[in-house]
Amino acid sequence: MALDDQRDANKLFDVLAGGYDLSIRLQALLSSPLDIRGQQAAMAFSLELSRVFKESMSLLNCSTVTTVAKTNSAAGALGIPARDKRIRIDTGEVVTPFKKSREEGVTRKEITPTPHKDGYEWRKYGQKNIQNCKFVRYYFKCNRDRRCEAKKKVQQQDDRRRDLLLPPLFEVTYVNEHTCHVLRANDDAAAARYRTMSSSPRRTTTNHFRAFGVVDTARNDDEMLPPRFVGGSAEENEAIVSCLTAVIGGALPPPAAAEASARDPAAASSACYVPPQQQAAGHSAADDDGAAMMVTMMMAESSDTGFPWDRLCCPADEADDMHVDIVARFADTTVWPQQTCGAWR
DNA sequence: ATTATTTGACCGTC
DNA sequence: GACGGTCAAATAAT
Repeated sequence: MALDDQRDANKLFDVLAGGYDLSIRLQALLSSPLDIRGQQAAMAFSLELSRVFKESMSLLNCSTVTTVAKTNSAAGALGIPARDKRIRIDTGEVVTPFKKSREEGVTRKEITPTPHKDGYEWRKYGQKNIQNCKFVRYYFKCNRDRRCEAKKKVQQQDDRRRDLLLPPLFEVTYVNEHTCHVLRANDDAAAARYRTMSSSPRRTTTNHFRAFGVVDTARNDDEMLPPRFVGGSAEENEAIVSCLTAVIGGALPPPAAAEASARDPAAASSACYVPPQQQAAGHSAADDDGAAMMVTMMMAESSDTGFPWDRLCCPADEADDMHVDIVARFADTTVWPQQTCGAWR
């Protein structure tokens, strides 16, 4: 089946987004010792992932994959103008390359269920109700270096996925490319030169730079993670070929930039968010029942992905119903969600 | 005390 | 005037 229209692209997107969600849950499940029921649940996950693979490969037939790899244009094969949009199949994200805009500078758009996981640190500097949008728009600036002009806007999309037990999608608009790497490299070079030239004790030197903002006191070189997607051709080349492997692997970056807080997990920038299910039920004795326990743990673990469970599940009374619903699906693997017409049922 | 977040006010564009 | 984007004072968190 050739992917020659938007409907196929949307279907593939939904299939892979579902697979990604499954992989997250499977990871969570496998993070602790499994009893017999846990093993059954893991097997159900595995079978479902196999089905996702099969369906994805059916959508992305071999000739398409070859063509995409050769032309560096997955989007073209998916019926999306190659210059405008690209699909990251490993994460279910839609990504556009950077392009220049007179009003905003250089911009790039991305559709992702994990808007905070892009390898950078951000600080929120505003939010705004947007006309005809159900959700507020959040504004972030790069927090690695105050001089870095990179910004991003995060806008949650229609939450119909909520009814399908899928994480909501966010449109992330990146404005300006990061200069923090260059700025820090320059700072390091300047600091090194100063240390070499100066006869004062190193401590004094460091303080001197700190006073002038040259040395970042919160600096941690290990955090100098590259952006997860930079629009480079190498990554595009690999994306299609390795995507399905990445789906089952989760393809998650380290949680360096985990952005979530109890008040606003979708927008906050650094706190570790604990989902309401974990806060309310946690790992209490009441949850020792096998399936319920597993689901609770998985939902808790999934919070590491930054998925805003409170937004998905709230209000609280509805959260209980949803919890029960998921438990029911776990308890009976034969009713694990079937995908039809691009939607989980 | 310092840093991060929130949110109403302000500004530029259409 | 409406709207989106940003600023900055107030507040919260660490």
